[in-house]
Amino acid sequence: MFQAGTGSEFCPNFALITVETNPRMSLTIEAILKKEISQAIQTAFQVEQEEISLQPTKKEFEGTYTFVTFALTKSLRRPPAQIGQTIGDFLVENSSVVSAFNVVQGFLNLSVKAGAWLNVLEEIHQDESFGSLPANGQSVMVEFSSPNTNKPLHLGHLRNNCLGDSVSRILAANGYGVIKTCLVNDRGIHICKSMLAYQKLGQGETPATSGLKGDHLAGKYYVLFDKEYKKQIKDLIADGLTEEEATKQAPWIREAQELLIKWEKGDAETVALWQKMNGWVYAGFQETYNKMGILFDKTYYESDTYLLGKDIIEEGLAKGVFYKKEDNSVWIDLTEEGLDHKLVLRGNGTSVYITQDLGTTELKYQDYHNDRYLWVVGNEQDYHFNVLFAILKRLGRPYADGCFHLSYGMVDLPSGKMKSREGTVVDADDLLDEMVKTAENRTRELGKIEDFNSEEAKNLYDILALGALKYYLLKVDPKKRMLFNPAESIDFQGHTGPFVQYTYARLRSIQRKADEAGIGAKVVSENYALHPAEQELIFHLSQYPERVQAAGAEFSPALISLYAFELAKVYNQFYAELSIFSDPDPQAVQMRVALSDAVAKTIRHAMGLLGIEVPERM
RNA sequence: GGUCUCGUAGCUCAGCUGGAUAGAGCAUCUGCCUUCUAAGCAGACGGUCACAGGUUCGAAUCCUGUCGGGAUCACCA
Repeated sequence: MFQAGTGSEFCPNFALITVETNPRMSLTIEAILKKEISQAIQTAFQVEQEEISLQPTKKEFEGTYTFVTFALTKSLRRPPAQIGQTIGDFLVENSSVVSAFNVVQGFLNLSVKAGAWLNVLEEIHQDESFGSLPANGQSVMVEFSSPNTNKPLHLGHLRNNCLGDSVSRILAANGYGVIKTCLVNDRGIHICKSMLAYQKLGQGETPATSGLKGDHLAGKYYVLFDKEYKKQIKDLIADGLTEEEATKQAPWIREAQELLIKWEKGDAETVALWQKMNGWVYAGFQETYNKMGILFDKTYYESDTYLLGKDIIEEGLAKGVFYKKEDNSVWIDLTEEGLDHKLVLRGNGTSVYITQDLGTTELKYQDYHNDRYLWVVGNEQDYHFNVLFAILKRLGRPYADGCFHLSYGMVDLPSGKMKSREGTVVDADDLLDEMVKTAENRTRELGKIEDFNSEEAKNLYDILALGALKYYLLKVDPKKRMLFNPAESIDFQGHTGPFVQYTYARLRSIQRKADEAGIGAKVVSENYALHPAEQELIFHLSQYPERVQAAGAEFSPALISLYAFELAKVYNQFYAELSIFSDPDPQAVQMRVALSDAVAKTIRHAMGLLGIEVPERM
């Protein structure tokens, strides 16, 4: 039903969610309509038509669902309008849910009985886990974040973290068992660079003595390394070396490489320094993850896994999947897959990136035996993952078909690309602090929470700040590159997280008022003239479960973001148009309270899938 | 240069497997708080869907080409 996997042609069958109707609800209106239209065609034209697709009716026409008949004109040999008329007549006569119809050209627009809408609302009202599907017996491992430990997190990591966290939540709501994992890149030349600069210039500085967060402290020395390294290169070039020679021969880069070799040999002093600095960095990262509300079930460290994969190379050689060149380096020919020849092991027997990933993937499988593996990694690594998955297939790995690279686009700034070397990165911690400040200022200006104590107020600022930031990062299709506009990201109006949060706070206010007045939520079932604003809301609510499915199949939090916004918007329209408590009809009041409950529940659930909290008041 | 990817309103983005007069938000302008939270609602303005062909009842959507952005084509990760 939904095809995922546009990112990688090697995993075309990854998404296999083919739920015809929402299993939680006995039958959706949409499912009933499809069945009845199929019956109508069968009865009137004696033709089997299994697949019926409906679309929402355009605003300018009467009706809720539209059936397009053009596709049937050939097989039924009748003009589209006539087909529409015939099906419409049949439905009005026989359908349990259709109240009226109109035909415009080949479009059959169907209106649904108020009673049917009220039944839907009643089902949603009763369903305590509305939007979550039952366990499907499958498990998926989602790897995301995966930072280097030589510098603090930046905006790019934030998009990655939000995506990974949200996709994990969405998959869980789709019935998967989810393992969230992070592969920390804690070793390598870049860490040695920070270490070297610290040895030379650190003078025993620590997070405590400097007042710097650990990851920022490590980042400071990484920058210092780069500065000195560049100076050395410049000097060497001035002495007559070529740029290439200078880049290789600069004293500090040589020393950093020596440090790496020492580390690999287990040199006690080097390992101790490495542990000390990484310890600082982890503490710093943890603080940021805590602020963001992001947790992992399992953390892998590259220092533990970077030697893995060599046995797989042996296996591949034995199987003839790989071949050896004269210099002993090992390669694979992937020209059949439209890729190139690719190195999988260096001539000196050491690993390259792909070797490690082969090993780590095998390890993940041994540890958890998941049905699927997801990597949330930027699209600059598309080629790498195509190669990785192609190799896994060639090796006949049982998990090969379940692998998928959730390839997301880069984050650009209005000034252009983010480049850490040019200092144009947006630091994650700075950004979060900035957002909290803005949330506080806005809230203070409005003066709605003057009775909050300082802890409650602080909590609200955090909720709003994170809501704004996460929503901003998640509302764009993950596959696309996005522009981070600082001014827009802290916007609290329009298509934003705080807009949805505000709607929720309104809803809670309604619920409190109902509780105080002792008005219960109850869905009336008969003789109630449903207002168009009410019907529109129920329709939107009814769409939620399939949105969750689509978001799971496409790994796209953006679908949920958009849904939450639309639902909030429709509720606000309803709210502005109708009064809940002053309606003379007590049935209407109870029904609207129930409707508000359902909307509140759904907004909370949807925002939960985005990793965003909703406030009681704001 | 090869491969991949993107190009929709002034800006940021939706537009599902082709369907009706292409939709939101921001920005600009105009209304609406003695009534449930105005972080809201209603309205106006704003488009040659990069361009050119093709496929068909019908194309922003599928195909080909052109132009313009981006990524990648490391014994870096």
